[in-house]
Amino acid sequence: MWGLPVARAKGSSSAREKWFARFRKISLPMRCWKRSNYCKIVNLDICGEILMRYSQFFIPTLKETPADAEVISHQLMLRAGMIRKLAAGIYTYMPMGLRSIRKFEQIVREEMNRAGAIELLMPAVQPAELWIESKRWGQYGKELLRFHDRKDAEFCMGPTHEEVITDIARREVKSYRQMPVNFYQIQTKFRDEIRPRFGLMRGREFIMKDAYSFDVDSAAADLSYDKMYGAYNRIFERCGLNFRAVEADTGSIGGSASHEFMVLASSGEDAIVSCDSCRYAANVEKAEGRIVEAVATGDAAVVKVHTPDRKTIAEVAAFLGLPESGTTKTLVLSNGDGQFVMALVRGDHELNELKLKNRLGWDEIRMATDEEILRFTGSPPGFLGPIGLKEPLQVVADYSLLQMNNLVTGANEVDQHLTGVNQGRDFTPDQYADIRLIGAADPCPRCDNGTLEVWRGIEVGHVFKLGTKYSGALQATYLDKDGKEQVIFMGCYGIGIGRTVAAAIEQNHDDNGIIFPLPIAPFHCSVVAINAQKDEAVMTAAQDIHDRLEAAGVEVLLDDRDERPGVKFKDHDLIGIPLRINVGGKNLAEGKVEFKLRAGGEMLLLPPQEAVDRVIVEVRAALGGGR
RNA sequence: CGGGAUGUAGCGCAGCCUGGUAGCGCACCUGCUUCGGGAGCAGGGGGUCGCACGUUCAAAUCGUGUCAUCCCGACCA
Repeated sequence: MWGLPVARAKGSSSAREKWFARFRKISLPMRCWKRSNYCKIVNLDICGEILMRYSQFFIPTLKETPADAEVISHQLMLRAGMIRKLAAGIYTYMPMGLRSIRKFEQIVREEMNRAGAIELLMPAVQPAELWIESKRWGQYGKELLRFHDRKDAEFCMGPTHEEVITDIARREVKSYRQMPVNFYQIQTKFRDEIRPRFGLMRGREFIMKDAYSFDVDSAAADLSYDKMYGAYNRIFERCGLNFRAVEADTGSIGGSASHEFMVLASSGEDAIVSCDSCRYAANVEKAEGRIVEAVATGDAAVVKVHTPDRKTIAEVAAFLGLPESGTTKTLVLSNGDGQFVMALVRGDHELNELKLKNRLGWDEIRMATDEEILRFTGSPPGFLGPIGLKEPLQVVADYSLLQMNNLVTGANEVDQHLTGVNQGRDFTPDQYADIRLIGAADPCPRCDNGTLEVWRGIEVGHVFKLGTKYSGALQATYLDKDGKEQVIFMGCYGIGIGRTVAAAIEQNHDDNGIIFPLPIAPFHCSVVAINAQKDEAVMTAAQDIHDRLEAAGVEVLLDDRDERPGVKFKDHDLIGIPLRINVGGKNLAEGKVEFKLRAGGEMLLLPPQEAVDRVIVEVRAALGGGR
């Protein structure tokens, strides 16, 4: 009940009466409180029960931007009084911020429930044993906040809940008859990020919705995954966000397949590509290169060329009179544990270390040091190539090299390069693989006529097919029809709640402040009473408009403050409530009020009832009619 | 953890180089005027100058250490 954001608790008056009666019984002294205080205390507003007056609410706006806020959403959330920082990466959700958070949570709940998931709530504090059992106690590193209880037992603040939910599953889900099942929670998590930043975008403490599906086999798990994929699309569509679902790397969570849901915003921390022709979209970490046909071997002879002090691709290409795409780039990488590899990509391409790491099955990857490079090649960086190595080194070439002949490579000697190098004749890579970074204008790997575009995105959701990684480690098994023990197939699905609200602001703002998409706005509509202290008719009219809107289930913030009009306008622009009705003396004398969309464009003079109707229409449209 | 920067009133900043009464704007309180895009005038409250140690007759100012915050990098469901 606490979390219900809108007016559906508007229920029958008898139900309401019952509630009030119970309240009176419990705490008599409160009866003499002002109704507004009374309602503030019990959070009744959120059930659409009260008149929300600006003067009685708490919206501490700031005229100036706090110096430590870098990105726009962080600045605006601070200025709009939505959040306040307590410590690095740890924030209080102030009343306005909380309202938006609750709105989004409710959308998530509704769609998760619609997709058949079941809500529960797991502990924030988790015992070390479970993490040791899943082998992540050792893997997780300092990001996992660990501590001891009074008996010196080890615990951590949950950064995620695979272990706990799998523990539940292995105790409670024993039969194929109990599946498929999908549990979710909306809960505060803690990750001790090395560098928290950008306000709610990358906090240490944050609210996340996480869901975990349990299925009898891989095919059934795929169905559960598809359901969540669909639910996620509906969730972000309902919020009115511009987003893409992209193929993604599974990272430390592991598993076989995953998609990230990215809200497009120029400040996004991730780069993603999408095809302009088909539906392919991927994180650049993961984006695939198009498979190409090999060309014939060239007939040029290998010639050693003196290239004094030409170390970079640009310098070598210019010196030889070739385009950068006619050269090759040679890099030496290490797994940090004694293994090394030489990677070859086209001169104008970049290596994607993550793809190479995954290809090699390494846990870590880093560039080799100059000393290590010297050891293997006998040359400092800048003149490296696959021919004439001092010590044997595995060579991985990007597929794009198949389309090249008569290559230019380093000669593994200072100030020397080789031209006319041909694969198969002069050297043979140990393997060809897709290891380069994909970028704008690259051809789509999935369709024939598509070209890739690059976007910046904020990761707000992530879905994984986990397979049996955790269920295997924690022995979460069930009995199938034949009474045989089988390992459960899992999937996990996260949504960053606070981050999504921040991303929505990142995507929807202007110079004056936030422009909330209505479904997650703290209020649907504000009613600004202009100079109401001087003009009782204004206050009465504003109040009446409020009452009519509220009766229709619209969440209204009535600005009854004794402030100058300019101050009120600035505040309302800043806090981003999508709809506004201005009630002023002059217009009112002619039977009109102003109707305005925060997003801009229209400023209509309408009779009060028409303005009210207009607001109701807008709200219904934005909330999708059925609600 | 590596590199860079900053800590002075609730917020934004000056003062520090050249040591000696802690200042400005916004916000806040009182009064009067004002009242359609962050008002004007007058008066007022609020600061262990991040913390510790040191140098000095004297430290916001100089030195050392420490903590915190921010930026870049590495890292990141």
